[in-house]
Amino acid sequence: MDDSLKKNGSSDDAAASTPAPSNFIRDIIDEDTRTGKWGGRVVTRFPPEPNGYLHIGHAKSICLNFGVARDYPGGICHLRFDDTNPEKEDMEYVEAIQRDIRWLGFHWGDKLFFASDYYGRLYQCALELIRRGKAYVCDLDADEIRKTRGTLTQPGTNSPYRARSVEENLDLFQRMKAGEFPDGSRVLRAKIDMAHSYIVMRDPVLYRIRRQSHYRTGDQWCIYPMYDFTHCLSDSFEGITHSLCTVEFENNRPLYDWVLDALDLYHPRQIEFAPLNLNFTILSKRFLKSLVEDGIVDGWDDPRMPTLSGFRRRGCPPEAIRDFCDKIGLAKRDSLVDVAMLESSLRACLNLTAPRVMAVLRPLRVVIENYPEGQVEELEAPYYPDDPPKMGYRKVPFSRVLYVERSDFMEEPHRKFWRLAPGREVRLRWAYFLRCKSVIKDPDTGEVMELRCTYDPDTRGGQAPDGRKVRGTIHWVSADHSLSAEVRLYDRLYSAPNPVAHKNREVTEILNPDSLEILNTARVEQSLADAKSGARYQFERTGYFCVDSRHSAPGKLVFNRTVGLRDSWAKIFKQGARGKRKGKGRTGKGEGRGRGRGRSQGQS
RNA sequence: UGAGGUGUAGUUCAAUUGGCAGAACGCCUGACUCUGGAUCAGGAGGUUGAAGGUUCGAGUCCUUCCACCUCAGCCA
Repeated sequence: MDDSLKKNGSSDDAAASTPAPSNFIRDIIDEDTRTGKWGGRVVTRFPPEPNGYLHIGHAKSICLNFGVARDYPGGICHLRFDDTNPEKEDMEYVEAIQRDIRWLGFHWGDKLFFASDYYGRLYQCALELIRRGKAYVCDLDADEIRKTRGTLTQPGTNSPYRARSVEENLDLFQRMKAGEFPDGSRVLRAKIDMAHSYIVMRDPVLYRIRRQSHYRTGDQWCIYPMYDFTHCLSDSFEGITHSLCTVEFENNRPLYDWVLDALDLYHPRQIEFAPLNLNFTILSKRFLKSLVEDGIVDGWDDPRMPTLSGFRRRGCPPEAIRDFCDKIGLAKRDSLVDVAMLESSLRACLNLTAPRVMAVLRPLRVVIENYPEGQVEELEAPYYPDDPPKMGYRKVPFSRVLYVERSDFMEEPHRKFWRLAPGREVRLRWAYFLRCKSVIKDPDTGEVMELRCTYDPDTRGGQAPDGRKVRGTIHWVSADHSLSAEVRLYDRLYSAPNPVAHKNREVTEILNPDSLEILNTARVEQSLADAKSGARYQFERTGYFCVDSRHSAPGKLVFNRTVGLRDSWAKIFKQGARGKRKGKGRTGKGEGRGRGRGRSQGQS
């Protein structure tokens, strides 16, 4: 199957991908390449802080940075862990992040860096800044610094320690490093301008004292550099050409530039782009972390999580994530991407790569009265009906008692319902025509318990010799020969289209109570007995599923629904219900269009 | 209300830099079909945030206004 995957352009390695579409950042790089601004080099970096798992928003940045490196001659993308806050960072995250980037299909070769490896150089830079009279040790506490910083409309006031001599600053800073002062008692600040219109330029803190063991440097340091100081210098050390970050750092760019210029160092260009927002989801490490810690989800890799590990466990191919990131484009304006776009990429990829099998999610027992008791036929079914040789065939046992999908039967069928109903004939996929003769119900509840049917022996293979047609084809499994399985259906985690717009406290109130539905009585065809962990299938007519990597085991299969198939019947059904409610026969042609009918999200 | 940024179809992005406003997703219709899938064909959908101005011609240039986003952590 590997060869055919490649033939379809499907791959887990991004190197095989076609170049991403152009955007304003690539335009800039094109221009730089043309003018030789960076001596022909293109060096980007992806700089995560190891304080949580990567999510789909990071994928956008990864695809951008690694994609640029891939698409330009000699391009390189570094992976750098921006680990300057010992309180939040952990090796677990470092490993998870690397795993996720590799899974996404990108490689950093030997270009793996840690800001914590630069602590020594960073310290030397700080010393140099002091020597140049551009930084000072400030004894104000955090509260006092805040109070003297001014506001958006009012300038701040100078720290009383701003005028310290270079010698005194040098001495104090060295003693800060030596651990002579308690946590929080002093900081190193850049000496810029307390009246600057960019608040970040009002003598920003460069170093703080924190007696906190760091996951990589242990207790070697008790002073830690801040982001604004660390990031630009790390970029500079590594010879980055284009430092791509999200727009919330636009206000920090003057500081990025100031630090590098103050030290006369190699100076990459920072360019900002808008972060990804997805409707019905929250992309914020803090929120995702709280979902994990509060036990609202099963962990960082819960298939409902928008984390890369969540998508992986849910069965999303990395190629689909990359395709999505290419399709959403890149710009600076705020945006809220419809998850339908992600689903579209998912289906497009899975359609070409997932073998088809049959599984009945909510079984309804069918007894074929005219099929001989004890008889079993092995019917041949292609894994990939559009191009059978591509994936070959498997045998599917057929017998007197089957299960079909409950939703494929309606006792009083809707006008446009094509499937099974009393007296109706349908085709059983890859098998025979089947006609419903009678319905057996629970005498107490009235629930449909079983269908009594007949089959037409002349229709084996799915064609009638007399040429008669059936409208519907439904999937099925043999009762005795199918396997029981657990199927997990996932839906969006939030019921609001833009959960980010809600106040923090309210967010738990807009959780979708139906985000996980577990079906314990599903039946799947025999051929799935040896399905491997993570393997992806299309359950015909239902959707794409994968074998859960955590809970599935031989003899106890668990499947995750990755994404459903497009379901035009569901639309018809929903429209019918709506029309009825409004007292109109149906939704006419021109009518309802203006209301934005069928839009997958509300406004605001 | 300071500074910075952003406004183009329902959504996300294009528009060869002043020359017929397009694509993808979504939606609708039809064809085909042993998946109501896939595929194919077609369609609807725009006062380019607004108003002025320059120009033969403006999404693009100028002026004014409006809306939204970001910034007042010893987080990143």
